[in-house]
Amino acid sequence: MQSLISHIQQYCPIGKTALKSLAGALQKVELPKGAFLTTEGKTCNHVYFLEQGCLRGFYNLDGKDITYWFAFENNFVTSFFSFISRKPGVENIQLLEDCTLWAISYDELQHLYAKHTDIERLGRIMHERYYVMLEERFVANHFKEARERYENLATATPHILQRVPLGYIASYLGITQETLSRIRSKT
Amino acid sequence: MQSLISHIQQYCPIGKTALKSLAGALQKVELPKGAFLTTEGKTCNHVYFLEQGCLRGFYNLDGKDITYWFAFENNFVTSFFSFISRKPGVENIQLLEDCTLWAISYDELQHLYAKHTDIERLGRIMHERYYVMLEERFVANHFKEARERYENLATATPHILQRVPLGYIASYLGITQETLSRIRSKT
DNA sequence: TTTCTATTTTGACTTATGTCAAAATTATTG
DNA sequence: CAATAATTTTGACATAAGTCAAAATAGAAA
Repeated sequence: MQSLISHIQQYCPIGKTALKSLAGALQKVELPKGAFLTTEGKTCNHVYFLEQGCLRGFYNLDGKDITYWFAFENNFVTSFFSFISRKPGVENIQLLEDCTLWAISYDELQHLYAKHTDIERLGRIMHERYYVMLEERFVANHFKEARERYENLATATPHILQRVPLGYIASYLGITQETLSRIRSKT
Repeated sequence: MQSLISHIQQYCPIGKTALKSLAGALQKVELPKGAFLTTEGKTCNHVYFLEQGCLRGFYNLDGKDITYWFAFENNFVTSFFSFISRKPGVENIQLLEDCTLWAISYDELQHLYAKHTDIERLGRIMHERYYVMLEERFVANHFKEARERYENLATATPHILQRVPLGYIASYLGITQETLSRIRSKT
């Protein structure tokens, strides 16, 4: 849990009382590679802090899996649309490695928001941060060619290439596996 | 200002005191078509509520303007990356019509966050909302063909087609103006 | 209206990327 | 280590979308 605490303190100072409540609400979850945190059609009731391992979010388009994000250590993950809107989502979240996570339920989180201003603030700041990350990624991909998107990825987050099968990376980049393979061979 | 108040009450109830502070911090801004709210290289110090009119966010890529969002009535707009991170941004925000906006500065907003829990909550909820909207758009564009992206746009937000020049819409969709024109002629 | 400007469409051609199928390579596990 | 499964690469070909240039149309201003 220490990794979670230092992660959040990095963005927003949290008082001792709030921290204690937060710690009390968290549940340690350990799952094997291949397991799912949520699947299409379900309402996602938890947000997770990923302490160890990596995972992907994907959805189904015309029978194909489209991976649209990866998460690695020290990040919060959930099916945001579903978690926030309280409606069934279209996303699947699947572990790409054995993972250690800390889970907090929607109700507990709302309770913490109501009780601790520090945590409400943390929630806001985390959402700002995630919004900006998504926007940066959006801009990084918009109107660029596949080769350039791949090179950006390889430079910015080379660890993805080590830990994730190429097929998932291709769909993340919005291209087919064959095209990605060809891009890589001509480097 | 009534439109702003009813907009936010829709998502989160705000107490009278907080509402009064908020109203006091807002400044009415009226600008003509073509004006800019922020430009590349500047740190954006305000968030705006768009009461009337429409505008676009764009950035420069290899000398070309890339429009990546539009905003219409009853939405908050700013250069989020710059506003949140307090660093110079790459975005330009330009009015596509004469607009009426309500502005609040970064410092005033932080002050309101610190003073009113309601407003901190509003901030969090708005950021959740904007995150989900961005994510939905991301998913809507990912891995689909240009014609399909255009048809989604025409169905979901037909008013864009009435109010925005085609060239901007093309770059928003990630295609050239010529391709968009051909898609439209074959409908 | 007429003129001038901005926007949109069309044409000819090039290029990037997709599709389908098969081969090669790399991991996994009995 | 051998056998099986998963992943990655390669080939041949089809197609969506880009580029550059010019024409057509619509809008704004005189």
